Amino acid sequence: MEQPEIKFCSPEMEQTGLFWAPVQEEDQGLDGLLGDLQFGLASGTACDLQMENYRARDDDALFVLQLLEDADLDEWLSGGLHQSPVGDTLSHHQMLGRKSGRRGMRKRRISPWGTLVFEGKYITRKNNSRWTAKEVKLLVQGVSKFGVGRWSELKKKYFKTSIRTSVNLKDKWRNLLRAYQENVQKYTLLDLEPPLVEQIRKLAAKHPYPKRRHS
DNA sequence: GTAGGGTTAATG
DNA sequence: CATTAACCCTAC
Repeated sequence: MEQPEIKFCSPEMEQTGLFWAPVQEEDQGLDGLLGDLQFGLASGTACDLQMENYRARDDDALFVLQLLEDADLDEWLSGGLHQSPVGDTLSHHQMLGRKSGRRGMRKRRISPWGTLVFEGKYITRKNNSRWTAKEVKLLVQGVSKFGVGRWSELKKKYFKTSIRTSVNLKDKWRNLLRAYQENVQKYTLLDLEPPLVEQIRKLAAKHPYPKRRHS
């Protein structure tokens, strides 16, 4: 069989089993489901195969959304998790608590052009994939362990299979400080649990960021 | 590899 | 239209 020239996941994602859903405008209409799927979870290996599965399993689409961390993945595979990570970003849009909330779960849109990989090169400009509360929690955990500034180590330890790069982690931490430490924002897009926010503040105090520039 | 300013898609 | 946050650029 011929290998397709256009793929919807990077080699890296293919390896980790995560890929981006090539959402088209038309697809986004149907119950808002496809548009919500920023990630697909590959239980097999080939991306294209996964795309088929993905399209076919409408009802389980939310489960397909489970992603990223090994621990969570394992838990999910054993049937432990039931809440979509999307719920984290949607919780303040009255979508909370809908176990299989297909309808109305749609809120975010990913750029249809944002994920295309052509002959190994990204045509993408940006992914704009939202961080889930879970990921943030993991990041905070990592920072408490490594402190601020050892992002690649943190990546290896806590985000090994995640699409988040060490730079992403660094940027996210900066955003967290802006959102919860300085507290001058008018609103946040993702409301975290107060304890987690508190932890962020403590860590921020413990590890001043931006770092002091010179001796 | 990291810090920090810059860019812009998504959102209020 | 204003702001947030994810991602980019690049000096060091």
